[in-house]
Amino acid sequence: MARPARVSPDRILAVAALEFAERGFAGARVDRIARRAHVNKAMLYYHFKSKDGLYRTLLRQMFTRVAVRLREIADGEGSHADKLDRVIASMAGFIGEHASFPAIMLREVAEGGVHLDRETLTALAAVPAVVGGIVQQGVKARAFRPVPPMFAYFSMLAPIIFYLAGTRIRKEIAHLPVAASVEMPESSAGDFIRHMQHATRRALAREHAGHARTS
Amino acid sequence: MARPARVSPDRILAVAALEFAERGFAGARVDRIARRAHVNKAMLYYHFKSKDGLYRTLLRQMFTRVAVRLREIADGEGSHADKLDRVIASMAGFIGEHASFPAIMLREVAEGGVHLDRETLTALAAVPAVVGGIVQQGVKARAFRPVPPMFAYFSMLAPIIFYLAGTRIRKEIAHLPVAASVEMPESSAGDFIRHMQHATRRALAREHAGHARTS
DNA sequence: GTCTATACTTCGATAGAC
DNA sequence: GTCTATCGAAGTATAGAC
Repeated sequence: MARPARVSPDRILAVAALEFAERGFAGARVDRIARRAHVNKAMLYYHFKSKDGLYRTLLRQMFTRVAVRLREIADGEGSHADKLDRVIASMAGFIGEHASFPAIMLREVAEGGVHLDRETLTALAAVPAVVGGIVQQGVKARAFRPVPPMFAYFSMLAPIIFYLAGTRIRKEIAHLPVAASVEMPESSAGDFIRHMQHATRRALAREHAGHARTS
Repeated sequence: MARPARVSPDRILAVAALEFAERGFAGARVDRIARRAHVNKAMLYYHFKSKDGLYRTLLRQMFTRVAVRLREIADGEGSHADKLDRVIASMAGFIGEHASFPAIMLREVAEGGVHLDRETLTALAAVPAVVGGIVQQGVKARAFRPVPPMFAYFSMLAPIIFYLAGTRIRKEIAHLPVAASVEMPESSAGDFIRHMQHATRRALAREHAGHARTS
């Protein structure tokens, strides 16, 4: 009995995630969300007051859930590097369960957070704060080379959001007669995640044998 | 006499870039673009046929310009690693001149390219193709460790787009009483670019002294 | 090429009965 | 909590004079 959601608000939120991810805040249609959620539009306004209210509720929920998972990792056992491995895997796992998350995230960054109230912004801010905290501790413990925590945050998570949000456009591009010179096989997402784990370890490692310099 | 643009179409395109970056395709308003460009709305339709037409023209122009710069690097002199350094710097430079590019890119990835025609998609595809080509050659020449070119492409450019598009929301978050535990200084964009150049070299280097494993 | 005026459509939101 | 009907605002696009 795997119903999509128990009650109206949850079902609306689930559908709204799809709609906002596909079309953005301005492109999303309240009518369409209501129809796809099999609820009356007036019902939607009854629960969420406005389109903005629905959007904010959705984002606050998503950010909070992500932050909770990451905080468990940060507060848990393991080396600093292992924690970052798990952060990456956890983010990928979350996206696996909430496929609309990366697109919404991309759009919100582009938008500059204009639709978000203080509370939702705070929920969002927790994500870089937790990841940055892990990096900062690793640097302090001399497990990582000195790197601004936010730099590490962006270089490890932006590619994942980008890559997973971009699955659609990559496929669009792939079967184009262009640039057939470069291999663009649609590798599994899992491979990319492992690549990012590896790249992150390398980027933060203190000892290093020098760089490849060739022509 | 540094006028924004010589004739109507160019001035419209310049303003449209701002509008589409700030609000996205659905959120952008043709009236506002016309007003901000100091042209009559009918004039805009006269030149670009429709909102879609304007959007596509803008994106085709941007993608083409980026691709041209990158191709010069790919076809130029220098080691494979140096070329990637220059690709990163060049992308940062382009964004410096076209501040609306990263937000538009983020939105288009999220959108899946639904507003783009074949020609514009082809222009877009040239970007990963060129960068991927450099990586592929470096791998073949054993200058880089074997890595799928598209993985390298995403891990080196996604953070830059993300970081530079996110300047606004980072500032929004920065002066929030949240997560003051982590240092989130607004470092200069130049520092981040150098970080990404360094991280990219490390990620692709063949010789490596092992990873940091600490607790 | 340029402008005014407007047709046509769609969307967010609510009133009010049940 | 749920529904029907609808209002009013805002948006894209065009007709037609100059």
